[in-house]
Amino acid sequence: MAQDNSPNKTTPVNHRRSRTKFTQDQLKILIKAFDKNPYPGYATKQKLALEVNTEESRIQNEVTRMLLFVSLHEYILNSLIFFSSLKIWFQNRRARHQKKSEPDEDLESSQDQDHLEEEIQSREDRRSRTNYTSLQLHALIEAFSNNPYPGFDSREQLAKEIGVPESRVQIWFQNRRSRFHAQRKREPDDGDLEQRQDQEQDL
DNA sequence: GCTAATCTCATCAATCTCGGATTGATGAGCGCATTAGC
Repeated sequence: MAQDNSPNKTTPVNHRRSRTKFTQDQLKILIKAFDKNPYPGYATKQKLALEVNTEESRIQNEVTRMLLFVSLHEYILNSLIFFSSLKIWFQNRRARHQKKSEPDEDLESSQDQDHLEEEIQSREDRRSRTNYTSLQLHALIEAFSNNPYPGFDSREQLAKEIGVPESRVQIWFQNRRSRFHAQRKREPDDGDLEQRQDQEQDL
């Protein structure tokens, strides 16, 4: 889907999340998991993030590990970062896989059934719905009115302020933008409204 | 050039309140999304 490149859009520049570089060992784990189930549920992804994170720490020597993960809190934070990255990795791999593979007819029906079951399973395994407080919503709405396209740093700062993960802030902004655009399509702008009112008066 | 990160859009599903509205979560992208960092 093409992005909106209209000039009035305040697109952040150089504010992307830094690129994750997966190691060969991490990729092995991810590919194996993908082959098993390209649609992992929330719990599975969390487990996988911990596993990948552990793999990252396992290859460090003891001293480096001590420096990298000075506390359990830091270790969990690191796993959360992996969680976002591996979610993206699964999305991108599914997209690339669809481009490449033209499934063979005989396999298709049984695979479809498996896939359907996997999909149902992962739908049962959704992340629980986030309920924002009025204060959190106020902060989000204010931030949205200032900049509907915040970069990673802004999102992370806002997330810290309101006490939710950065990924939730990102989803909130995506949904907000989408509904904002939909609303604008439905409702004519002020100029159109005035013009229509004039036409109605003429009648 | 490869691929992680990001985008829009459509849809599902939880929640609030009683059938439908609101809104967070997720997946696709069909001439198989685009952008941008390494």
